[in-house]
Amino acid sequence: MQQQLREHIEKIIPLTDEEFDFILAQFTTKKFKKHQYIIQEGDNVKYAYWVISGLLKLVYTDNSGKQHIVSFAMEDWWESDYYAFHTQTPATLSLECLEDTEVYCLSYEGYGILCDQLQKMERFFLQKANFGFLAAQRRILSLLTTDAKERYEQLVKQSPALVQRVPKSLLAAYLGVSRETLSR
Amino acid sequence: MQQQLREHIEKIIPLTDEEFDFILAQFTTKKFKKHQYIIQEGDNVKYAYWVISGLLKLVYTDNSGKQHIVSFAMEDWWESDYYAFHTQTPATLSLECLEDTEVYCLSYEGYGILCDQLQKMERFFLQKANFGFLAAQRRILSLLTTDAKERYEQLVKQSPALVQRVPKSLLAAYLGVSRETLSR
DNA sequence: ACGGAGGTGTGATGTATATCACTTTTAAAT
DNA sequence: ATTTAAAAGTGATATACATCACACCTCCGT
Repeated sequence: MQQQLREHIEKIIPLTDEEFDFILAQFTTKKFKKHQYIIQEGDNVKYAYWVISGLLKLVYTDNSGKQHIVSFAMEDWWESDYYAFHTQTPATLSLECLEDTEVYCLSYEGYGILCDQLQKMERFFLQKANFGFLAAQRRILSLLTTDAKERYEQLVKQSPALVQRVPKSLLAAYLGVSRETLSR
Repeated sequence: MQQQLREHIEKIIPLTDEEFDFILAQFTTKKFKKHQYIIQEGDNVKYAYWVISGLLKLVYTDNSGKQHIVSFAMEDWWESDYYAFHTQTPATLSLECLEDTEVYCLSYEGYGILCDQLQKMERFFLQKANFGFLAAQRRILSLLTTDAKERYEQLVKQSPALVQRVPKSLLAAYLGVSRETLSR
């Protein structure tokens, strides 16, 4: 499990044993059951999470009560309400388990310590942020340029594992179409 | 002009004069005329740009030749085809001037040097990347949750200056609706 | 001063997708 | 094993929006 996290980080920057020990000291682990909330709207968001096993959905609920999926997170993914996390303001999103899930938790302070004291980790987070931004930009383009069917096909091609594990009604809420349309 | 850049950076991290001199040495400046391309699809993207004055559009052109606007950039904004920049692959987007524009250019190497040799700048870029990601995520949500009219109203409220300076047909291409729909 | 390009408004029509209502299937819970 | 809830398919109807076609207007360059 530690090994899994270490490999994840070392995909971007090699570490010494001492460095990894220092990093690991900033993390705690936690287990959640299916349907459990990790973050609820209004919560104070203390942590960013890295998924060891399981599956999460990050959701925005609009005024009319409709749910929209900002993103899914499975093994090896980071997730949180990052706006709330970085600005230390109440959550506007909720983070909920679609399966029993185990995560590494990195506190806001831990994040600051890692960035301040280990330049390698700041580099790591910079890479993650850059690629996260690029992924978001690609998704914007996909929403601007393609219709529902095409977006679904893209998703199946890109993340077949996700399509297997997630109910179609949720995929619809991620792609921005109604459940019924997706089914046809 | 240097002062303008310095203030921009110091909004996030204070600098000594020596540090700023070092930073500035990594930049060059360049002027472009209205309608000129800074990046064209297929180009090798050597630089990220910071807008001193003027206005840019970052555009994706789909198979059918239709233009979709990834983003606009005005004074004080960074812009580039970041995917091409960070991965050093050919541009899939184009960057074009909507007005006469002057920019600071930061080369890929310069970016690396700044990150490696000045931790403060790595912190600066980390902040920018994080907030860029969050802005993109908000835009995704706005595309998922609201209809054309609402998105337009949001934009007017958020960036009235932009709405003034940009033709409506381009705002439409940014919001993901047709020019005609926007006009009604 | 004139011609052309770019920008904008408006009608008529077509289409993708939302919404509502209902059924069937599958999976979870006691 | 039986009950209950969640997921998935399907028809009928409504609607937001795209598309096409055209008129008008205002810059800008020569």
